Amino acid sequence: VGFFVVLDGKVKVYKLSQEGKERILHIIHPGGTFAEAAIFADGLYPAYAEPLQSSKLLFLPKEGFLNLLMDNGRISINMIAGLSKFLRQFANQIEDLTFKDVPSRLARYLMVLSEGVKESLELPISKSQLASNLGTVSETLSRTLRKLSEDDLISVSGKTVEILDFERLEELSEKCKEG
Amino acid sequence: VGFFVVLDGKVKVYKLSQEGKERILHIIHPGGTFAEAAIFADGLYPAYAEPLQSSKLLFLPKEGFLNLLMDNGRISINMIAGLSKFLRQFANQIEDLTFKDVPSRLARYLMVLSEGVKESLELPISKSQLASNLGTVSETLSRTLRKLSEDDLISVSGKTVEILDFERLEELSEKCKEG
DNA sequence: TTAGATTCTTGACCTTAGTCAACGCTTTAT
DNA sequence: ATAAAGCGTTGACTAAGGTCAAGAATCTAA
Repeated sequence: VGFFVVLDGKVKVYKLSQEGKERILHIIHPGGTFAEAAIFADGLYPAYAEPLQSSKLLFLPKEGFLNLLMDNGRISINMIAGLSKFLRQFANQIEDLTFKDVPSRLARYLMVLSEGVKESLELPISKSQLASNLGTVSETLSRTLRKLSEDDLISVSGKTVEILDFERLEELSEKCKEG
Repeated sequence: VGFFVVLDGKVKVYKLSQEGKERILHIIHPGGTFAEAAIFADGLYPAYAEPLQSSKLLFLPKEGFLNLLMDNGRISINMIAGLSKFLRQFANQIEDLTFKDVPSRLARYLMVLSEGVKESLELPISKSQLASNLGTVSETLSRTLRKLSEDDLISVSGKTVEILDFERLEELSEKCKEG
């Protein structure tokens, strides 16, 4: 029992359905941590985790770490801040799943990824993984990417995506189902 | 800026869509806390909160509280444990939204609410609120309740629900979409 | 009691997006 | 080069569930 720090590579945190279908909850990039929640619940981490590439992980065992928290308020507070950020992200995902359709969710994802940079961007994960992370399946993602391309919002070539119309993409990302 | 402890009553934590439709993320019962995340992010709580009945809330301001955390490891750890629990719940909601259909989600809700008690139980919130919390709308919830009644899994009368067939309800709650 | 306001239920309809199946395109291995 | 395996794309089909609209039931107030 303990938690992990991702030093290098990427780690996917996911849930499995009974039939073995996976839903990616979160992708952890270098510097990020995961499985903190496991320490405090009954020890079982509520999801699975698996490196996407060969990754370097640092494992911090529960023993000692709790003592560290007890004694060092700074670290506790950082940890709390980290968990809060996760919580926000999850809340946003729930929001998206209830209010937004697939095109909007994809648009939001692209907006966040581009971070205001107008140049072309590279998808950091495969398209089927992205689908899983957006709460859909690869077929639908494929169709949606095509539709956005046909509407000249983006252009796609492999993992390279270029945002052609920032304005309208943002509109789309904010739009509700049928709004 | 700070966070709240619910002393009495119930508080709903929810998101609003652009069109003003609300999605209840969580219902806080007495003893629970909310808005912790606000302290550490940019101060904006990522969702709205509103008491369902006349409720008594205790507000803990950020100033002082951070110092408290700094100095008292015990409290930090409790807080971290609390956040972890939230995180789990949200992860489960995301899981449910992606893998389970409305009947399953409702079944799970009832199972959890009944907590093994086989007697009849009272819904703690209105049906439209429940719908919102399950990620659906009241019309669909209504139909689903009727269907479960017709299948003799439960019987409903107002806010009183009786579980007639525990076994099959559990099965249903574990079932996947189209599984 | 009656009127008004909520909340719940039901019906008819329609759209989104998931499933299944087949095929194309790359990449890796033999 | 050819096979094999993995991804990605496309088409046809289907159904879950959301929307709209109308009616029933329940609650509140005067």
